[in-house]
Amino acid sequence: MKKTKLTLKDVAQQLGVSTATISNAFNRPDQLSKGKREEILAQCERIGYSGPNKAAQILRKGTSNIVALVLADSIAYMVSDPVASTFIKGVSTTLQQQGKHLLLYAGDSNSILDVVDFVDGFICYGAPRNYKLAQEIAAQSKPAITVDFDIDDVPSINIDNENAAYEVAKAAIDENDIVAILGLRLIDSPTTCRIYDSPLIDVNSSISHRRLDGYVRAAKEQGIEINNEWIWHLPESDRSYARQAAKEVLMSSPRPNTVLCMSDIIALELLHSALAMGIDVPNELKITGFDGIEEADRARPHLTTVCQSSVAKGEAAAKALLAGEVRKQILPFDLRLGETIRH
Amino acid sequence: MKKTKLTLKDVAQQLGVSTATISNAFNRPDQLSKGKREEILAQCERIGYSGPNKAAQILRKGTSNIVALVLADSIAYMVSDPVASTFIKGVSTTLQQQGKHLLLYAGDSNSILDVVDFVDGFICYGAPRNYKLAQEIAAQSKPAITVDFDIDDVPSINIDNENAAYEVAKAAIDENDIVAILGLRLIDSPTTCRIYDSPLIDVNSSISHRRLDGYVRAAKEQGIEINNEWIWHLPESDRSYARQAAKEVLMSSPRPNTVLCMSDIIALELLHSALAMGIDVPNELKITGFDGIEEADRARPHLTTVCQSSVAKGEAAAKALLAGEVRKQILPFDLRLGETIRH
DNA sequence: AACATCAACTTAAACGTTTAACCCAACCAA
DNA sequence: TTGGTTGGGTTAAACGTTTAAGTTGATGTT
Repeated sequence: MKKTKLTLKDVAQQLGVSTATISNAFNRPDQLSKGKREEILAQCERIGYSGPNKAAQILRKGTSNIVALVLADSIAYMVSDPVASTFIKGVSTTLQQQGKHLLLYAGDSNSILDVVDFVDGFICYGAPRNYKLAQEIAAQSKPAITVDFDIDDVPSINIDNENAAYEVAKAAIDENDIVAILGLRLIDSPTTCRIYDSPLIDVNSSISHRRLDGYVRAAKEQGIEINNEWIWHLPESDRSYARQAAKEVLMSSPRPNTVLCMSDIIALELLHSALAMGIDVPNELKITGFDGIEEADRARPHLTTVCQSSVAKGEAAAKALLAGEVRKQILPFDLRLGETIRH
Repeated sequence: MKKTKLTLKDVAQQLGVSTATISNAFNRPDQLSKGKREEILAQCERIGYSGPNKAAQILRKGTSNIVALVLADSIAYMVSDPVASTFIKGVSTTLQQQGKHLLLYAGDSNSILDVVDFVDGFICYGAPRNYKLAQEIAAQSKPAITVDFDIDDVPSINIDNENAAYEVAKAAIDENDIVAILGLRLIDSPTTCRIYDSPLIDVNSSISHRRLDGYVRAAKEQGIEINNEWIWHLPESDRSYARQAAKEVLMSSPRPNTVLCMSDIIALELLHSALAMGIDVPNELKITGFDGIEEADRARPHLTTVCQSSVAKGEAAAKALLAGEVRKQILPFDLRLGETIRH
């Protein structure tokens, strides 16, 4: 019966060699004769030593092969959101190829301090709600990369949200339309509501505000001003918030005939609500989404939306982090024209 | 400019006390006068020491607050599958409440050895494809719990799959029905196919085989034998596999009028295919699912299925692990009767 | 006054590795 | 023969903590 786990020291003693030699057998084959190495490995196998203790390695080497994925929201929300989970997919695939492990870190936690010492780097997905966290990320000295938001001097992955929003809006909006926007995280409210003149949050670093700018520019080109009363705020891209916003927008009068949604989930919920009410899409109501999730493709009519590859983002983020990339990258997007607008 | 990160030793020196005192200030308030402690903490804040290095703590204390979630499949698949991602949700919520971190571990990796030394425990979700992994889990000495499968002497969380399958099948099957089954991971094949007489894999520990037993028992009670040629194998609960299986089953002749599906994803895909072909559900075709995912509820007609709470499973698993529970738990399930069968 | 108790610290030995620096025999060149 | 390399090792000092055990001076008890 094994009393306690074998250590490298025990093994060295048993085999009559130094600890360095055992260590080298596992980590630096070139420091040993081939014969000795194989013998040592075989003996280790035999006596049940499965290799150097990783905790000790982390301390000594200062590297753990663990990458922390810092999510803007709770893990719970992130794994169920199609966009975020697809991103995670990209990240995890790439990390795994490189033999790295993935630590999921909820952005609604207070501090990254309790992992910063042992992870090899950070991938930060979406602007943390909690500003302190963003500061900590900027301040700590491990490699980090942000996705879908920016921090000075930290490399990042983004798409050109302003132009993407502009293009999808431009495709949708006709002269004399009444345009509404179902936005995401525009103001500091935990509920769905029109923004009126609530102060916008996070205006500079927020992708939502870039998208807003794009929408507004496209509208302006058609001579349309979008009043804040036609702009909704949703705290999350969640079906139930979306449902409520959809209801409000469809009930309002005059009813908008073009609704620009900042996520496909929102757009799809609006689409379903509208169809259920017998509204003709796109003739009475045009809808655009954002993201290009699978479900948008399965919907009838097909959703007009901006496709961005979350998998590509995840892969790019992981690769850039591991490669020590320091530049900020802008990834491409794709306009997908469906039948929720008129062409 | 900071040259290198401060260590506890540095701080001790600067403040003119022993390292033990600094350590105690952070970890064991009772070992210090309140005054001294506050002074130390304040000084640490001032000189930029953010607390003991976690890597060193892990080594010294032998605990990291990291729990590994070992997934049966790739992380990529797991985060997109509604059932698995909901499970992760339950796990992560509970872990976070207890200040634990979540390391996602892909079961298609070879070995848990590279994390076993520093994680505090394992939650294993679904039987790993790779038998070696299961053995390692059983062999290592850290706390572990399995979900949706079993290993001798390891605590686990399961539902009574046999009875769940029996009940949903019983509700669906009428006399003289032609019954088909769309199963999951029944044989060792990477493609969708009928099982005919391929050898079943993993018969004892597999929940799929428990479900199969339940289906067969219910059928038998109506005097129906389900021949292996009416049983399909899908390698994953994935839409594209499901689509193909749906096509095959709907094209086969005679066409079954009752199809028991081992997941809702499969059932929904079958439902869509059937409706698209103009088949009357449930009069020409009865369908049952398994899991009770949200989407099943949004479908029309509503899917008849077995609801099991993946969130509850996740929570139960995390709680049991953290509490050092050693027993195997059987969680309840719920029959949900929708309009995809006749009542 | 002698002794026990206690709070508040300090000392120093772990925790299990990695790795720079050193050592030595064997081989080789001149 | 001498001296320089080199392959194959060993030694011992880190890595940054925690914590059992020990020290001290102050307080309390008899």
